[in-house]
Amino acid sequence: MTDPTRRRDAGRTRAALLNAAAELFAERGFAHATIRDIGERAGVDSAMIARYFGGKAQLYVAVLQKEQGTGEPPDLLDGERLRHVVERAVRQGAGPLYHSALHAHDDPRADEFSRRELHRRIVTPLARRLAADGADRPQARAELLTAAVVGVLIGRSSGTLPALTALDADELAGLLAQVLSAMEPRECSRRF
Amino acid sequence: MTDPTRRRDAGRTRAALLNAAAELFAERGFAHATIRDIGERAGVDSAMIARYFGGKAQLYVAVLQKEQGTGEPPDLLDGERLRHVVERAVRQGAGPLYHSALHAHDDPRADEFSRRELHRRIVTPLARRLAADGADRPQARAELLTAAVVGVLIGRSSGTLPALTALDADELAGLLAQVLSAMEPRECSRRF
DNA sequence: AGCCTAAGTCATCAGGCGATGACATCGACT
DNA sequence: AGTCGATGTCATCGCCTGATGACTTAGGCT
Repeated sequence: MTDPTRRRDAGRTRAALLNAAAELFAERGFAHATIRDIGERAGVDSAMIARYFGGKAQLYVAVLQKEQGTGEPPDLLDGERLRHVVERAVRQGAGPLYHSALHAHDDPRADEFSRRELHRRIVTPLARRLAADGADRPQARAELLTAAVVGVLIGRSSGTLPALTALDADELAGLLAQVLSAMEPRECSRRF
Repeated sequence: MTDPTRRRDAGRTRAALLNAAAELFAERGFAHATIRDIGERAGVDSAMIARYFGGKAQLYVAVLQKEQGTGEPPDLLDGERLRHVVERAVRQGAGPLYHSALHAHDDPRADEFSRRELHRRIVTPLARRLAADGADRPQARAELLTAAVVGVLIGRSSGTLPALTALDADELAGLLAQVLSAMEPRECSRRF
């Protein structure tokens, strides 16, 4: 834009769209992020989204693919992983993926991809950990914890819960760790 | 409709709209429930919404007012109250109120009313209980638990988390009770 | 220098949304 | 019976959304 030596640059434009989209999808979720806003934040005409990605849904998939690591990440009961997820959410919003746990998108492609990624990155590692620890119904517990964490991270940025919003990453991670550990079998567990 | 003795009845129409709206707001949240769908489900022209309530937002407020009890309800750490909330969510969807914890509506009136009701019915009782039990940061903990429960109830009906959806009300209430109790101070709590 | 394709701009479309007001009709009342 | 307000129907408005294609322009190439 301000750089006179690079007035036209497809790579730069694509990257700007990806970054802007990642931010807006994280802040608002798929449905409430409009391609016009994405284009505006990227400093690019929104028609470029159709040119470079095919459409809004494909842009969303591209954002998820850009962010994805290769292997299966550690589960949220790992303290470091939880801190990382929480810090990221505090900095950048809940993340596009997490919204998909609560609201089906209006586009089937974006929906299907979100579903798979959410399970690969969050649910499955948790279920494995819980199963290894001997919890019963590990899959249901993993999905319940995922929904709970997502609820907290999204609720934190909704404005409806000010005391939750006011927590910093440390405090939030600490409290979430307490909640998460409730699903692990323990000697002092009260119900099972 | 099929009753020939009452072809026109403002009260009946109003009630039908309220019921249909309660269902659809519960299933989809405020933003994704359209007045056309509400009218269709009620068997009534959607223009009646404007006539009887003023608009979609006022209809939403009316739904919340219809459902509200008078006093402050017991908190979710009360087993019976939790069961009641869970059973209702399993039967009818998460409920219009709960959606407001995660997504601000697009209408400021609906938003403000939701916020207040959510705090009155859920957050405040929880915070009181936690404070009485000696937990620190009771308000933050109460809001965190609220967000977690709402995440679970909404996530259950999103389709993204099948094992969570498959839980019946008993199992769900049991697991949620475990999660909720994690925020109460206990002798075997690990972090505080 | 001139060309030609990649890159970017712009106007516009179709569809869905909430809202609105003109119109039709019912039915209670005098 | 006739009137008139209450009730219900319908067409349409204005707005926003994602998408599309015609058009313009930049800039590397020969």
